Amino acid sequence: MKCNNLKNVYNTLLNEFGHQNWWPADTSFEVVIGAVLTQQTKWTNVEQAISNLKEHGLLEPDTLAQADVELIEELVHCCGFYRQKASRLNNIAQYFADIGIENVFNAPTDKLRDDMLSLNGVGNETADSIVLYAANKPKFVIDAYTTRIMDCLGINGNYIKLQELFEKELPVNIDLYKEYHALIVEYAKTYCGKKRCAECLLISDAAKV
DNA sequence: CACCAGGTTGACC
DNA sequence: GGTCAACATGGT
Repeated sequence: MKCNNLKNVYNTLLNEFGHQNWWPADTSFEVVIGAVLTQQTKWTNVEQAISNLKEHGLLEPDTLAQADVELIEELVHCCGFYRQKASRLNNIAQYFADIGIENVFNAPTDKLRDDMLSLNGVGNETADSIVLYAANKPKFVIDAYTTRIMDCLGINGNYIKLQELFEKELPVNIDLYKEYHALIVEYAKTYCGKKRCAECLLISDAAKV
């Protein structure tokens, strides 16, 4: 796999867009909920759903675990896939309530990642988002935008391959990981269409340095 | 009206 | 290992 200057790409994005300060949430459990709700969904809809859950006092493992799934469905309806998401959130909350949120997050990074992956509705990206933004541990989050952009640079690989590349090229730094992923999302939303990446010049130029 | 959004799952090859 | 339909609402 070619060695590109991912650090320079980061600096270019940061210079262009400024700090994104992800993840917006009051508590770490809210990050977990948001990570599931935002799957294939715009963040504005997630904000609405989180606000609904908050009004009903359901942003805690215990209460969410005990809430009726039908009520959760209503509250997260605006996020789409609302039946799966409601059921999965209920189940995930049960897990956190059983183990204890502190105990869950105190696990070593790799174990925590595996623990999250074992939950229904939590795949690679959601697991890593939880590890990085909720538990505050160093794991680089890959998403469809990242994959698309790397593809534009002639670098292809599956989720794990790309993640290994970023983690190998970059210093292990939680804040850098957090900011970088957020910047990629911001950049891609603004400049990079789904099919074509002709507008990806900002990144491709930075990668050549 | 078509397309996409800070994906995941289970079935299949 | 990879591919693909299902899952579903809301905004442009």
